[in-house]
Amino acid sequence: MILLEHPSLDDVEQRLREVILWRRLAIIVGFFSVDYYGRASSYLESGERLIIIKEDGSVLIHRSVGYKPINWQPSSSRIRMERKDGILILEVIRMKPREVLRIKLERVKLLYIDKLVDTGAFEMYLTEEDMKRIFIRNPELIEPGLHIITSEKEVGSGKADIVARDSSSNIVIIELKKHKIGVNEVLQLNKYVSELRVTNKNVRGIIIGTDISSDAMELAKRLKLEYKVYSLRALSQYKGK
Amino acid sequence: MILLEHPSLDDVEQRLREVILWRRLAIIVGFFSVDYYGRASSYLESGERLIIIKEDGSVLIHRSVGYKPINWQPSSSRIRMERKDGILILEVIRMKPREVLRIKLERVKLLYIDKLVDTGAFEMYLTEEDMKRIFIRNPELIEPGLHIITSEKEVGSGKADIVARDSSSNIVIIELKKHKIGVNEVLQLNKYVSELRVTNKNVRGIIIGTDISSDAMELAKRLKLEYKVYSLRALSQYKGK
DNA sequence: GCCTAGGTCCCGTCC
DNA sequence: GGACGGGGCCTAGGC
Repeated sequence: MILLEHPSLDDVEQRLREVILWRRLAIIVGFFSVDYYGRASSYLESGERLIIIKEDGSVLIHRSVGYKPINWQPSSSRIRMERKDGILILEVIRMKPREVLRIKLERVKLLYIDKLVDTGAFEMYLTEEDMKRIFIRNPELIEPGLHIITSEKEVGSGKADIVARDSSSNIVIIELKKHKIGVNEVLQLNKYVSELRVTNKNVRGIIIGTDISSDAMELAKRLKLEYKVYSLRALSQYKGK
Repeated sequence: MILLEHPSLDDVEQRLREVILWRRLAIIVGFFSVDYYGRASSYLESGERLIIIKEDGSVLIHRSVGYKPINWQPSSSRIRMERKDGILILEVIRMKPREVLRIKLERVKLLYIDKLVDTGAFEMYLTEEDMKRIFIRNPELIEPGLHIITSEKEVGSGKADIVARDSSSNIVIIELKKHKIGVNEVLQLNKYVSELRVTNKNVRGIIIGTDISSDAMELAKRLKLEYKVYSLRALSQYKGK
């Protein structure tokens, strides 16, 4: 663990070479400007901000507000350094797509370098995957008499979440969302259903979500699609079942 | 500027109360676990990570790899603190949607608190907005004889990027993308065009992007929509014109 | 407030 | 490697 206050840029350069070589986490608070070009391009004038260099080469530049970094490069980027006119240039390069982030460090207030000891597991619950599993194991939640045929079935150009057969032997295409249903979700379901209706008029389509907008509701009716709303809270009881 | 190595949790609590009150940036490296529940829920077992608390209440928890925070809360979240069983609990609450992030701090290795002096402007170029401006000012880039009628026109349920009239006085709906065109983008254009074709069969639709997938190309042909590909490099010469 | 669409989205997955 | 869809997406802009 290395902690330096107001280090010289020579020191910073030396330490950061070790960071890159040994894959360490570096936190830098400093005064710098940033150039970015690639899919878009941007220029950030000089000011005090925070740089995070991670072990996998991801680089984040954060200002004092906002969830998102103002500039960044995702993991597996390559970092090069260069001294020039009394400043330290950090160039972070991503190959595909080709993008370059250039940080011109003028002063460093804080340099912290460490290797975090972090073996703790991370688990996320109630994703759309979880929801699907629950509905597949408990098809009566959708409709009595429903039988699941398959999930992630190729339907023409895309994939339907669930394909089932109802008590009258009609094919039922089910699109599942973990959030409020909008017009786009209804159109997505319609894309699958309409392709099948070309050969079989009795194909049903059901869109399932935690809520539905009134536009989406109208559109569903117009396209002869059905919708169903569930509560996350109620469904979460089926977790594991 | 405050910098503490291995501070006691009492110290940390005291300092963080000031951070919240005075709206400062705080960087914490420590050993802790995280609970999250809201739209989904997650649990992160204990380990060493980085916490960033920003002036606007956004909170980011970063592990040693990856572009994205493993847990977070966006801006305008409220932070509460509590001591319990020898640990320091940081509860970060977002109201809409209701979501709670609970950080259980067991040890702190580093606490850095600062107010960044950052007045530098940020400018982004080559956004979709820029592309649109260029095409609107230079409609011949799309097609000779084209006249722009309007941009961001309401078309039924959504907005078309550009509405124009061609040399034969047909309405032309143009959807502009700054990247490769996929099936979804074609469907989006089709949504607008098909609504207008109900009353006017001669409505044309053109999707413009930097590239197009073969599926999207076929779909466009099937739906009687046109596509056009441009290079960012060539177009960026028109910047300002 | 809801809804729509963009993002340097990132990221995983499946072909 | 390309293509497609999810994400606790976040965020900005309209109405």
